[in-house]
Amino acid sequence: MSRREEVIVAATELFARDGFHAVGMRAIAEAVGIRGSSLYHYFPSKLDLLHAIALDSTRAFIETQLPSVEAFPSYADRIRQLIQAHVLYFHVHRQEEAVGLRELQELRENAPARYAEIQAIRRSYQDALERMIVAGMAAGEFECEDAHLAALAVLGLVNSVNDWFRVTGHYTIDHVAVSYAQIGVGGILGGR
Amino acid sequence: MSRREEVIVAATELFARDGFHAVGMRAIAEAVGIRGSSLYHYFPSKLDLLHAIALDSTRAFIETQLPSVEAFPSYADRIRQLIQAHVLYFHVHRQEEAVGLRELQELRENAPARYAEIQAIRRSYQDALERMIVAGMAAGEFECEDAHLAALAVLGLVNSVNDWFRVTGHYTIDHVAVSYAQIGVGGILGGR
DNA sequence: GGTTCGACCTAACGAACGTTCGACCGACCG
DNA sequence: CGGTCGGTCGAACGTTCGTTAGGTCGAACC
Repeated sequence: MSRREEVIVAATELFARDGFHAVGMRAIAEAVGIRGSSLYHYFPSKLDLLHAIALDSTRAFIETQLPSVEAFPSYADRIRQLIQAHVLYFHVHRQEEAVGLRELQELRENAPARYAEIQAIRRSYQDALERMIVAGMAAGEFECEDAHLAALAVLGLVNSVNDWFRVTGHYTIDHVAVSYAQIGVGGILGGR
Repeated sequence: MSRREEVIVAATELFARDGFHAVGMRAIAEAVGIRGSSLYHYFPSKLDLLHAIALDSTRAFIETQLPSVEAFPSYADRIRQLIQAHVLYFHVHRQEEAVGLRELQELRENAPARYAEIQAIRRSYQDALERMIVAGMAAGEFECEDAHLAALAVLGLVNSVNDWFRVTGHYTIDHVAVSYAQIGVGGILGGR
């Protein structure tokens, strides 16, 4: 792992736990064993570092998710797989995704172009889900009314798992993933 | 409105938009037309101010929500009403609730007792919903399997509305409230 | 009418912030 | 062997941070 990657990993962990503004450049540097000023050899500014984290994590998520559903014939199975993989990925990469979700508005005001770049990627994911729902409705697999609202509901549902799930709790993440996939496909979408 | 309340309102707005750490005491003071040091006449510290905001908004929400469902005979109608009122309240008070949700972890590390106090209130709300689900299951109104998981799913769903809803968009908040109530009761809980 | 007191002020504290600058040092290259 | 250069350093820049101390001023009270 290159030093640049080390910095990203350390910063992700700190940002996820304490928040972007609560973490200083010196604290990030100390976590990888260098001085604060040395960080500027890899990133022009703190905001660039945040952008790199958000962009990397968003891209990695989308590139893992979208191809994973293509093997399934029915739209119901595709979305079921998408939800399961989404919950599992968000658990494994919960730190990156916490930063991507929570600190994204930081980029919105201070680097609008970079915010739009990341938002467009997230939007493509939402659109892909919505298209699957529309296709599933046309194929008679679902009986929901509004595909757009259903897509938002499904994403809201799966993104909320990290707010409460703890490995020390009563559930395994696999159980939650399967249950939420059933809630999404069988419940929200009215799959038959 | 007392000056103390003015401070709370201004700080809520700033915290909701920029985040707790991105807002200085001087900025809060300027928003109400006084100097930064004068804030310490009303709150012993910045953390106490955040605590007051989080506690007030959490209490106000619970006290508005729980009595609103008692008039309905069936559990399905009670939960439908709860979800609708929840979505509407979270829209009207979206700033307070954004602070309550996002900056709560700030109290968790720096003021554990205060964090626990607020978390207990939120927990009582979740428990009340879960009890309604259990009772509804016993009455044969629902056909979901796991009341605890269903309660978490419903809360995740309704809390996600503020992440995407904009008054300039295609939906009215009333439409979303009704639709989400249907998704919650008819979809997640499998209401008949 | 003198006193008390709440509300607010100015000024300053030490610390931390993001960032810049110039120097150093070891590895590689010709 | 001399020179280049990526990587890191110490030191400092100006600013802002949360917070404190002490003073001012007008209204309320005895």
